[in-house]
Parts: sequence; C-alpha cells; structure tokens
Amino acid sequence: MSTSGTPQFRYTQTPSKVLHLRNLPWECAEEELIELCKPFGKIVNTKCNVGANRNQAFVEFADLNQAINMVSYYASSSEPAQVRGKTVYIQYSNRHEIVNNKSPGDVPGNVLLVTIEGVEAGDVSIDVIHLVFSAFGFVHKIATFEKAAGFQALIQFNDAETASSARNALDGRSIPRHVLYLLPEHVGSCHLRISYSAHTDLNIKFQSHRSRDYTNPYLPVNPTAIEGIMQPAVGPDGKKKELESNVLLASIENMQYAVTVDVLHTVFSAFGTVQKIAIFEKNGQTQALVQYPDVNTAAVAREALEGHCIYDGGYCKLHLSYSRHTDLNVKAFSDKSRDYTIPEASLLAAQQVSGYPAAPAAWQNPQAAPMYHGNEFSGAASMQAQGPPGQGPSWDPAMQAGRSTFVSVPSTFPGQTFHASSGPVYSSAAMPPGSSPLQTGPTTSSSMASRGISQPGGPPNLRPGGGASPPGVGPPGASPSYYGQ
DNA sequence: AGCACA
Repeated sequence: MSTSGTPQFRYTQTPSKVLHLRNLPWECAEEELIELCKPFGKIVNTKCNVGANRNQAFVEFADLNQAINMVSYYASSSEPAQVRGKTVYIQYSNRHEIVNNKSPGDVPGNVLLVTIEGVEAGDVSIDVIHLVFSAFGFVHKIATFEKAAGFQALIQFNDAETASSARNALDGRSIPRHVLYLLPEHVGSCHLRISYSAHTDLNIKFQSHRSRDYTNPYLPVNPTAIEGIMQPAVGPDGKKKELESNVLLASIENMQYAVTVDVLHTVFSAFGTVQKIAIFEKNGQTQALVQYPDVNTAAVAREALEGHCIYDGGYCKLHLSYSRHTDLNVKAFSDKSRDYTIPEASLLAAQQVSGYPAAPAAWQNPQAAPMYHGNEFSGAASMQAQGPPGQGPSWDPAMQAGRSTFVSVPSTFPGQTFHASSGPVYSSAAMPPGSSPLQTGPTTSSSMASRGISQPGGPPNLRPGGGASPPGVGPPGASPSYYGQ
C-alpha cells in the first residue's frame, strides 16, 4: 500500500538550488546570508526573516551544483555553518525557486511602520517613541494611529539608511529599558514590530498627541490636542458627541439609479457651497465625500438629508456621517470627483451643469499659518517651489483648522496597501475660504433647514431638473427629489 | 530546530 510519502528529512530531500536555513539569529540581515553562502556560488535571490520567529531564510543559487556544494560542504565539515556564532542548519528547500522574495514591508525606505504590541494607544506617548527612535538619527515626523494590528506609528527619518539602522536595532525588541520608566506600570512587554512603509514623506498637519513634525516647530498645534483628548468629544449634555467635520460621508443605499457627481452636487448645494465631491466604492456600496467650507453647513446638510432619498420610491437613500477628513484632494474634474474650488474645473462643470455659479477663486486663507508643505516629495526645494499665495489654482496645502491631523488614503493608510496615485487621494490641500454660498451663509442656512428641509416630504427648493438634470438617471419620469421614508 | 505567500 503506497502512500504519498510524508516528506522525510534532509537525507531523502531532493536537491534544489534553493536552500532552507534555520536557526538564524532573528536579526539576520540579507547581507549576512550572502556572506555565508556566496563562497559556494552566485546568489540570485533570498528571503529573510521567515517563520513565526523570523529566524529562517531561503537562499537561491544560480546553479543547482552550487547549492549541492554548500550542503555537502557543511555536511562533512567539522565547523558548522554559523552566523554571528550561531549554528545555522542548512537543507534543500522543497521548492525550486524563491518567489516574492520581498514583502512590501521589507523594501527599505526612510519611513518605518512600527507596531507596538501589547499596548493601548494611550500607553506609549509620542514622546517616548520619539525618544527611542531619535537614538538612530534625526526623526523628521511621527504619526501614530490605531489599526486592527494594534497601536502603530509611522516614523520618518531622513534616509533609508538611518531607518534601517533603527529597524535592525529595534525590530522584535521591546522598548529599550532605559525609557521603560516612562511607560505606565501596567505595560508589561511591548515588543516592536518594524517594517518599512511605502511612504516617503508623512503629511502632518498639526502637532498633536498623535502626530508630530519635528522639522517644523511652527506647525500649529491642533486645538483639540491641547487638552490631550484621548476620549471622544463630549457635548454640553455630557453625552458623547460625534466629531463634526465640514466633510460629509454619504453612503447611498438602494442605489437603483446612477448617482453622479452632478446629482450629488445638486442635492448638497441646497445647503451651501459644495467645494469638492468624491465618489467611490466601499464594500460594494457607493459612498461619497462631500466637502463644505465649514462645519455648520455640513451639519445642516446632514440633519436635513439623513435618511432621505434622492429619488422617489426609496431609491438612493442617503446615510450621512461626518468624515474624518477636512479637505479632500480630488481630481478637479472626473466622473467620480469634482473640485469646484478650482476655477477651470468650475468652468468645465458649468459647461455641463448649467446654472451653477462658479466658485470664486479665493485662495487666500486667513487662517493659514506658515506651513510646512507635506507632499510626497517635499523638502526644502518644494517649499521654495510654492508660489505666493493667492495666485491661481495652486495645490498649496494651506493649513486649516480641523481635527484631522493626519489624513491620507481612507482606510488603507497605514496598512500594507499603498495606492500611490490610483483613485482619489485625500490629503491636505488648500481650502479656499469665503466661497460664496449658493444660497445663504451657514447661520442663516440652519434656519432655512429648520424651516422645512429636514421635514420628511418637504423637499428643498432645488431640484436637479432645473437645468441640472443628470443625464438619463432616475426612475422614469422622476427627477431627483427628496423624500423622507 | 523543520519550509515562505496574503
């Protein structure tokens, strides 16, 4: 009775030009592997830090004979293979080539992604992190956040060399003993898992309890961070208050009919100037971000539209919440996004959607402080490249008040998915203030809302049909209107 | 000290 034989140990393993190395020191760098193996032949690929303990590796030789040479050499050698004095066990791999030799986190860069295991976000302050990592060089920026993986921090160094020295020294280690006294007593172990981020320059908008930009001491302090809030904002009545924002997140339920940027613009313009719109898909559901100039307008729109349907019959029901974003960075004119603050885009939009006043080109932000420009390739050079304020449609990310201190690709920001340029990327960009509201200012528009719009069945007086009907959408014979359920 | 990915 022949079974498919269980794999035996090395004696019956078929040779492969890929070798499996075990019992490596966990610090083992690719260079050390190469050092060990290159006397036997040309190494074409490696994979380091494999296994739960990250103490295994694979090395692929150019030629099978080279791998055989190495295995047989150490099989008969009196001196075992060693890395830093540690005996390394070598055998043929059961695969014949190394695929995916590097995970994204292993590609060196100047920004580290640090996961601090076994702690809550409040346990390890950004100052402790700064202290620990400053041992390896000047830390430019830090952004911390909580994800499923735990408490994480992005730490930006000047270059990949500095970053890798920090990673090599700290990956897998606990926070060094000399700073442990800075941690709360209940924090027992807090191991650091460190990989490289694909980011090259973090976009820090405020000095706050969760983000720092050490290159720019003049960066404004996030007002909400002064009190060091670690708990949700609380309203006057003591109840938990949802964090407000000038940007609304709209989920569109029961979307039987296409909802275009123009439709959304029409709907949301009833409450004030819509600055930017971005439509995207999330979990198979269509969502949209709608940016107003201020929180008040957004609050009014939210109150009025929540639970209402764009089309009669329960179609395209809106669910609104506040986004964490305060300023969207969207393509000026595409089928999924619109930036009405850009004069050209407004013109373009006006060609298609007649009847809407173009947003005024107000680019000066009175709130703007001298700012550090945090785009992908920023640095001294890009700061100089900034044009003077008030000139044309620049992308100067003027500072604006807001509570989002660190904004990036939604939901994927610190994770392992990096969209460099695909899709809308939300980050800092200018928020031109003082755009003239379509109807009324924020304060009066709230009275407007209280007069009727928020009442089910009381549609706002603005209908897409009036010069802005979305092409061929909506139920037959029905122009978009608002119906309470 | 015993085989990787997502």
